[in-house]
Amino acid sequence: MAQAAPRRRRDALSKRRLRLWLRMLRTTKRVEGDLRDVMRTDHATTLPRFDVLATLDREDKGLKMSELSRRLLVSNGNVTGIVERLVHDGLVVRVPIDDDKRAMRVRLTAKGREVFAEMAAGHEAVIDSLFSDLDHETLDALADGFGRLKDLRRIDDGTR
Amino acid sequence: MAQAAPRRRRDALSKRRLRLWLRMLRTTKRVEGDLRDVMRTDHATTLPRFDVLATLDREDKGLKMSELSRRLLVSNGNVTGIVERLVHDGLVVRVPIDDDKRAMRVRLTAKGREVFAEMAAGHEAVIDSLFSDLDHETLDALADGFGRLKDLRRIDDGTR
DNA sequence: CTGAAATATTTTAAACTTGAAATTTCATAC
DNA sequence: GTATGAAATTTCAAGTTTAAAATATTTCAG
Repeated sequence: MAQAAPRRRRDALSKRRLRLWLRMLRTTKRVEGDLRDVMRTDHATTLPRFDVLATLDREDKGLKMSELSRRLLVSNGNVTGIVERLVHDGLVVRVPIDDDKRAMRVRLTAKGREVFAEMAAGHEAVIDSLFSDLDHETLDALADGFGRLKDLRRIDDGTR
Repeated sequence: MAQAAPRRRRDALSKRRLRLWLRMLRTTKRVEGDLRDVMRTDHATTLPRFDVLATLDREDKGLKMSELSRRLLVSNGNVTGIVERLVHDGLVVRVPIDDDKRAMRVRLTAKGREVFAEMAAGHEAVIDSLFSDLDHETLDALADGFGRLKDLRRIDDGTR
């Protein structure tokens, strides 16, 4: 029968996990910080706005509010506000759905697609630069590591 | 002379980096979500408050506001508000510094240490559970991968 | 000493974020 | 048909977050 690891060893593993999580959190925050800077400085916008546009850019037919919030892992109310502002800026429109009067479909406008393309270039440049030292093996190793995190596969967003 | 990779190949690498970043971001958000849930449900507090307490718990002599915000990778003004609420709750105190009338040192109170210890147990349990499938090699691989990200070593916070 | 630059912090306005409650519409069991 | 619960969204209050401006203090060149 498989014996549980000795207490000592288990605590050490626990500590390592915690330390890794902190490192992951800091790393993520730093990348986000750099992205935020570019968005503000070069594109006069914010990261949350960019995230919404990026999600919509992959969907010609648009997305329902609830699909948006699910994919972005943010609350419904949150999306309401951001989309409101994007509508105000003319980057996005809300289209009523015939079958369901409760729901709305949010879609990029032509201007929205245009503006997003520029932002995306800036965004990609930042990521490209920050990740430039990661070769294919390292990328694989990281993706694989993330894949082993528990429970995180609970919700499948349908992304390839 | 080393030849640059062909355009095709470079674009593919770019795409993989982007995809990995998105995955990393989503993973981080999900872990944060689970942590937030525990903090709210079991400890009637928030993640930012926990983060501040956790940072202070490692420093018996306390930290200056600026040190706190630097370590947490958040703005100064942000820390002001959170510390305010923690002071109000009696978990933290602000001690004037003799040499420098501009600065304040923030320190946990006895109650703060006590309360934090409970929170930390809940926090550790979540991480332990989510990361339970990661063995030492995977932990190494991830830590190594994060270490290869550019520019992220700019600021050294002195943490081992 | 004096003033300019640097440092530590707070304040402010705007935006973002959450979780819960409220609203409206849909689906369906009876 | 009707109620009853589920679903989609908005509203709301509280809190978090940022970036920039304001304040106060320190440092240091001259």
